[in-house]
Amino acid sequence: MQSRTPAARTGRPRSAAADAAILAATRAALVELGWSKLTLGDVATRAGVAKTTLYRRWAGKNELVVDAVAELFDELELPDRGSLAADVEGVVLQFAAILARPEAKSGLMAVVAESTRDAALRARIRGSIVERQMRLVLEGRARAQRRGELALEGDPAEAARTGELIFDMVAGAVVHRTLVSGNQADEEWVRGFTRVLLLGLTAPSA
Amino acid sequence: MQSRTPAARTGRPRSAAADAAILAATRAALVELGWSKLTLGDVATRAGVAKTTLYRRWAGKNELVVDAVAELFDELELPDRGSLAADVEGVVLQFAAILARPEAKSGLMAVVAESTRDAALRARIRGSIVERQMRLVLEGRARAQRRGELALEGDPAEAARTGELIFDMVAGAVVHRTLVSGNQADEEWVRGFTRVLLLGLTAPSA
Amino acid sequence: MQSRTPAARTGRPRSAAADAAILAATRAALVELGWSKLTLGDVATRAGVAKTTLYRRWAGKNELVVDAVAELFDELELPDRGSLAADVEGVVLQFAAILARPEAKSGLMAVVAESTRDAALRARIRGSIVERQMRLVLEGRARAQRRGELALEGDPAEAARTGELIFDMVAGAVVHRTLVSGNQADEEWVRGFTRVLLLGLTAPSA
Amino acid sequence: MQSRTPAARTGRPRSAAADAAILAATRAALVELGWSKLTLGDVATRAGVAKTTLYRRWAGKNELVVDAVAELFDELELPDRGSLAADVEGVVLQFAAILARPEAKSGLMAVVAESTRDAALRARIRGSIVERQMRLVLEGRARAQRRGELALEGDPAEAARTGELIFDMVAGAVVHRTLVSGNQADEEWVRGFTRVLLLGLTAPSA
DNA sequence: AAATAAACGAGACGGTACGTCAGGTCTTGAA
DNA sequence: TTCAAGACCTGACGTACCGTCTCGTTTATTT
Repeated sequence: MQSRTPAARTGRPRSAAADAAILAATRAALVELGWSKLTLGDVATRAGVAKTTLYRRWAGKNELVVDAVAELFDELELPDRGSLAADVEGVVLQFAAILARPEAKSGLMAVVAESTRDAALRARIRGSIVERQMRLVLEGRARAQRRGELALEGDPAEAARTGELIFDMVAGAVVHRTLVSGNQADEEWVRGFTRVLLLGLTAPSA
Repeated sequence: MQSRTPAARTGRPRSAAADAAILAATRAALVELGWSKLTLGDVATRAGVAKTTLYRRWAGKNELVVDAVAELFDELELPDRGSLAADVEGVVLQFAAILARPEAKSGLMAVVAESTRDAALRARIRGSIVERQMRLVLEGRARAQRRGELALEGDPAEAARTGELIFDMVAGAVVHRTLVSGNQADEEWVRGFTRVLLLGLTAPSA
Repeated sequence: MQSRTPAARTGRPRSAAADAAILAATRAALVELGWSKLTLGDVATRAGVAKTTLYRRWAGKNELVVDAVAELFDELELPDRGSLAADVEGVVLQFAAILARPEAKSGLMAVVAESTRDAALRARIRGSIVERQMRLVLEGRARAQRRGELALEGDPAEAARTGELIFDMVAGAVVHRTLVSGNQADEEWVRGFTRVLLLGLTAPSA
Repeated sequence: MQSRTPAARTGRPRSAAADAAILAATRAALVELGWSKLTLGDVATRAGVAKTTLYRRWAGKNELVVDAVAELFDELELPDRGSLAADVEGVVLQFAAILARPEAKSGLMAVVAESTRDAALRARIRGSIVERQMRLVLEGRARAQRRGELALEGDPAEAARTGELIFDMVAGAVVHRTLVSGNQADEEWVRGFTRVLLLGLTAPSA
């Protein structure tokens, strides 16, 4: 997560258990208190750890919460469900399920908000959360192209642009429905969304 | 903004100028400091107002920022640009321009994050920000239906569902690109997005 | 109490009832809350009066409390009980009874404390509280001298010095016992005190 | 002053220097500002200490000022001056000199006033100020009894009563003259006072 | 009767201090 | 060198009172 240095042999070694305990405590605090009422002192107490231990590993609340939330997205997978529509529906439902959890709800938008003024935080979010999702989109598109369900782009720049567009449309719609509109992204909604998205991507532009 | 009650004739009336000064000061502080470093004491000082005056009118930082940001969306309009595509591109560009402003960037996601644990705040955001945008979407769709560019829905429930879907897709994509992906929603992107969206909405479902 | 000017004929006259209500409310608040938690807003409310009315008559908390407490000492009297000892015991008991009341306890020492840094307040206290008590002492001494129980001083300066000394010894002992030592100045104590005092004043200095 | 507990071995120990700095700053603030304008934030700043450090050690303004003023009385001593009259005059002059200092003037009566409604504060004042003075009185009396200048009481209860009476008369007279009457307790006054007091205590009751 | 003028209630206003809380750092002794 | 504990400095919080002000209203006296 941090301190990648394999050196540092002398002195008492850092407790490996502490990291996991702290992240778990962070998520628990997010569920109970939400972002704004979460305090690092409380997280340390919950984790059975001193505040100094926590600060030795993370720079502050933002970085800690990014790491704690990022782990939630580890479970995102893209099994081959046989068709592009089924793949999209599957992954969107997974994504919606994660976003519906209170620790994600509370924490994710908050760190995104903070990241608007902090480039390092933005990079950290991108690296540990956004790109992970983005990779799924690209992988799904490649699979659909192998299946012949989506056309192959000739221009690599055009390919990148389209990939980004798809990603923003998918993630944006789910996030907006869940967090802004405050509705559930259930199966019915996901089917409707997928239908419009795929029609838009595959219909002849005429 | 608050206390619409026409009662309360007695006592010194509240200064109307103070409201405007406070909201303007809030936006200025958002630009300079961002959400997390904005303090109500500082806003009061900037507005030339006592902290108590501020607390007499707003319950806290969240409510104040919602009102301050909401005013930014007052300029959203939907002039008839002749075609559905032109209308969509026009309004999305306007929306993107507002979101690109630092006072919106800083404040909007933060209050949305807070609103995940505060129903009253959620209602305030919906009332003063979200529904205003939603109305534009509905109006645009109605205009397109009058033009014959979009089909009329028979079922009103189906119509509402579709309206919500379109809204979440439009707002979500722009917000996600601007705030999460961290890219600009420029004309080229808007054209590409509009193409996919409208194809998805108008192409025969096969 | 204030505004001694007999002029000011035009306009609505000040309510005489308000003064009395305010002073009574002040004493009630002293009893319930004590000096430090007494607020002028609360006094105004108790008196059924606006804060402005209160401030039109008194400069602040100190002045108000001096006037409110001063009225308590109106009941001090010096009836002729036949002997100096009886006179002293009588007036000391009266004085102790007033000091034992919570409104006096709370307010008196507080304004004295404030007066150490405010000459105007000191003058006000002297004028409306201290001199009233002092006059009793002088009157009692004169009576005792008429009776032949105390010697007549030849030197008027010496007479003044002795008068002040007696006053400080009497008032000081009662106040100290009541407020600092925190004991009751009951009949037994008063008898003991009077005995020592009068012996000290009348015994041959030899 | 507080936390006499020898426990609490873990964690960073409290700074001993901070205590002294805070009490000195409190006295300085009393001199400059007086009781009512003394603020704990200002004291903390003067002491070069955070407000929280101050609140960690004292419950509030009252307790702090009691401790700050109590230290002034540390210098009270009762050297053997050869006779009871000389002993009394000496200690009364010392006491008057302390009371004449602005930090004592401002603070002492104020905390006494507060203590009328706060038993814990009353106990604190008694423990750290009043009993210290009382002990001097008792010691002086015992010395005079050894010298044969004062009679030995047979009844211990009577002895206690007389001790209290003497103490209230001495302290009360000095305090009243200094703080209420607003005059200086100079040598001349002290001589006059001592004469009356000792005559009262030693003359045959006739 | 009308005009004038001050006092009145209500309550908003700019301030100041309150006592608390969280952030992030530092200091101790033990592991 | 890390750890738990907890004291430390900093700075914002939201509240309470202060004493002033601005309203519309009431109650006198003066025309």
